Amino acid sequence: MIMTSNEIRKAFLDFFESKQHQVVPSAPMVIKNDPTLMFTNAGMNQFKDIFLGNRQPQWPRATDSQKCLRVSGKHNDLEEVGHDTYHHTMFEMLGNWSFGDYFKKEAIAYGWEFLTEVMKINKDWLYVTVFGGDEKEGLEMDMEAYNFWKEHISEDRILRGSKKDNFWEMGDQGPCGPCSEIHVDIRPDEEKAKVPGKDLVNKDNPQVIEIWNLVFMQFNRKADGTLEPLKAKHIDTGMGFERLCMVMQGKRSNYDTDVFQPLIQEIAAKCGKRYGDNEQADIAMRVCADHLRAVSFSIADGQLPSNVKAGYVIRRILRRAVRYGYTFLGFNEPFINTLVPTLVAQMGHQFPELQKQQELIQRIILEEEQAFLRTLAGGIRRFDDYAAKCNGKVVDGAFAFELFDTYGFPIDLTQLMASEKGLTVDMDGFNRGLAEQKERSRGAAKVESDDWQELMPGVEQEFVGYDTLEADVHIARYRRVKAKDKEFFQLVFDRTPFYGESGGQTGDTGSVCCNSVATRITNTKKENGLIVHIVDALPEDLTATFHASVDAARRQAIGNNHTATHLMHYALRQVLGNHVEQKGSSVDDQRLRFDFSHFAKLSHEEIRDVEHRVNNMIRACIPLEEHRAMPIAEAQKLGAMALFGEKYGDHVRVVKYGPSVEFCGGTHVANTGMIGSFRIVSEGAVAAGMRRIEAVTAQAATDFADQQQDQLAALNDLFKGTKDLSASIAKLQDDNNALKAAVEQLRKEKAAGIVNSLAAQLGANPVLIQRLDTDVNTLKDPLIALRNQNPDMAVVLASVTDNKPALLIVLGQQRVDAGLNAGQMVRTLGKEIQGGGGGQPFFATAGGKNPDGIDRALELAKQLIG
RNA sequence: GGGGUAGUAGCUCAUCUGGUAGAGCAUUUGGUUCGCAAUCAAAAGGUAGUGGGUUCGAGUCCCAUCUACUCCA
Repeated sequence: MIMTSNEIRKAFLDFFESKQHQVVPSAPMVIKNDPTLMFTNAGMNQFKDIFLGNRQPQWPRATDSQKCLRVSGKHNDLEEVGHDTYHHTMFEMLGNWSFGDYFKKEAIAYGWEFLTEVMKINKDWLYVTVFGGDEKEGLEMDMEAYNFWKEHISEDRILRGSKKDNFWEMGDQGPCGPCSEIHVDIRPDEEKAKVPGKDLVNKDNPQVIEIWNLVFMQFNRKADGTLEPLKAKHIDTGMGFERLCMVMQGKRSNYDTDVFQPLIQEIAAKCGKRYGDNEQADIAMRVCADHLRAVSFSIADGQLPSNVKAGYVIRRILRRAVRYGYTFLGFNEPFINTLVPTLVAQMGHQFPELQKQQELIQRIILEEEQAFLRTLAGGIRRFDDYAAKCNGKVVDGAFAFELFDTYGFPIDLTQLMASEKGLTVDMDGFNRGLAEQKERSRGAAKVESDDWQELMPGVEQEFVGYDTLEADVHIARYRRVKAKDKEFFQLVFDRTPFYGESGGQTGDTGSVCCNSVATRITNTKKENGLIVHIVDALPEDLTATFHASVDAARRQAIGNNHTATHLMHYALRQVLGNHVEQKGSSVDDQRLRFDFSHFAKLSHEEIRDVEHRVNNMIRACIPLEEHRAMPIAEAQKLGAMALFGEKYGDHVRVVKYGPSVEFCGGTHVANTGMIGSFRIVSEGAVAAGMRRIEAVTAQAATDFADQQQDQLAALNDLFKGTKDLSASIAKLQDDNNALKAAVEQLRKEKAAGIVNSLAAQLGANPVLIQRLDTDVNTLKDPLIALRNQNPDMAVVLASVTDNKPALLIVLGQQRVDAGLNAGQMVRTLGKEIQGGGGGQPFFATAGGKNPDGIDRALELAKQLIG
């Protein structure tokens, strides 16, 4: 009886629950307040602040299945996914965790028991590795782990690994430690007989693979690279769910399991190819199936494709799928989006966020596919232009890079199109361009931070800012941070009234004061659960007691905007319907910005309706009802809506104003009446199915209204006594246009008149040299027309306007053919008026400073034309 | 965060090194009648994103700014 993937996941969680582990839900795949990470790339991410010691764990043991996204790193390169059978961008990581509770002995025993007793994997297929020590680090082999493994498995199956494979670090700094991997050999028996599995461990053999990594966190890596032992030792394990499914379902590829097959079969049906017939098509199908998952889950967690940061990663993943589909499966039109229903049918029950947002996900993917197909079409056009002009056999690397860098045209498509025309691409040149660009970016993005200096070790930070804006505080730790040419310091206090930027609300500013010397807090951020205060310089006495005070007026303005955001969210759902969900929000002291799911532009009436509802709730003076720590189920009963892409504990803070109930950690006003007034400033689209509103409150709303009123008053002043301002303006515009046209007409007629009189004189003598009292520059057009009728003419005109002399020369074609050059001539004449000029051989102008030179210039012209 | 590209008629785009702003489609009017994007002729349509600067002259060069696209981190 083969277990399904859903049964396997359940068996894992049940097993660890039976070992007193708390089962916790997967955290969102998109990470919000960690500057070093954009996506969850390992099961441990959601527990990072526990490992860093910033937060106390709620339970000593936990287990989960975490959705992860990896697009780069030592074993993952986006460009490789799909080519083999066991790498993915998005995958699930099964994990069990001990926070200062059990350590190596139990971790090893549990792992072994689950794989051999519950999953009943043949023990002869399994190998384990332990850290073999590293001289440079001064670390010895992990004998502890070795000895615990000896109790379960024969010693010839315990292999020693290098620092690269068996010492785990989450970054340049922070908790780390040796790890122990479990590998499984799923080759057929004949092959096992030929080459023993232990020779293939960690050798990139697709049939002898790591499925579980047990990390023993026991060190802290400092900024200078040295290691210090951790007081509390932790267990962090991660098992690749898709790989486990492959082993359990007797497959040779993760993509052959029931996790991927429904998608792959759907793709195969849509493109009319069979999976397994052709290696390149197979790769393309795997790429599409994998990337669809990654993109859909990201959108469900609130991360849309965009051209910056995390959104850009998502865009790249989606485009890679489109590219493979386009090149190898023959999809010339959007198709990835049509796979969404299959994915939802398959995983929607395990991940309800997918199901609920299916329509949004599908529309956004569709729009993104269309955009990329346009980009491709542009690139193809550009390439064809180039290929038509190019007479060599090699496509210039710089051109290929320009196509890629500036126009987003993938290099592999350039190569493909080149080969179709019998050309090759200079890849060295391309790679040089790419390397230069990477170097530039890396240099610009460098941030260095020193180690935290601990002044009060072990103190856990307390946020008191909901109740007070002032508090006596002590510095618990601090560090220096260097980014580009700027240097600043980060302070962490034992307690703080400052709100750290999170949940879309901007950080507080203010000061900390000691002995009447104030240190300015320029910003407050939240990093890994810590509230970090930014200062330009350290106070003198770091161990003193400081009086911290938040800028109160600014905090009030922020609170106004944040509370108004909640009221508006409620009003939007009333006016537009319950499909409206928050997709992003940004609140500071100036304004509020709110993104939400909705499929049409808001009408003027709808915007008004929302404004009125919010203002009514403001006038109703509804007091804040706040619950600091309410069990999540109870909060949901109150009507609070969980947002996709947010991580919640089992106790949440609930902010309620009458019918508006939200989970929220932000700071709010005590009573809606304090907001005063509310105005929507703009409404627009962000992406398919998503709208953005910007609004202002309180004084800013009054200022906004004042400004508009002042403008209107000024206009009414200008149109004294008009009944209908817009009609008056429309009339004025019409009149103005008519007058402009009339003036232009007159100007043309006048010019034509002058030119006509010139034309009459030309009849007698084709050479005309004279001074006019009209600006000669306005005669350009009619003169050129005249020239076309008089091939033998030579006209030199001069004028003075605003005391500035100007010259103009027009030569008929015969004169030009005879060797006269108006451009050169006008330069020569220009000297007489202390000026310069130029033009074409038949028409040239010059300007100058000395009006008295005009006569000499005209005299000279007579000589030159002869 | 850093780099590149683009912004010209309602739409898609030309305008080589600064020198008379143009084409196709769409629109309007008139002609023709050949059945699904019919065809001929004509007209209308532009502050060249915005703001400065250089120049006799700027769509074109320089600076700033906004917007979009795109690559890297």
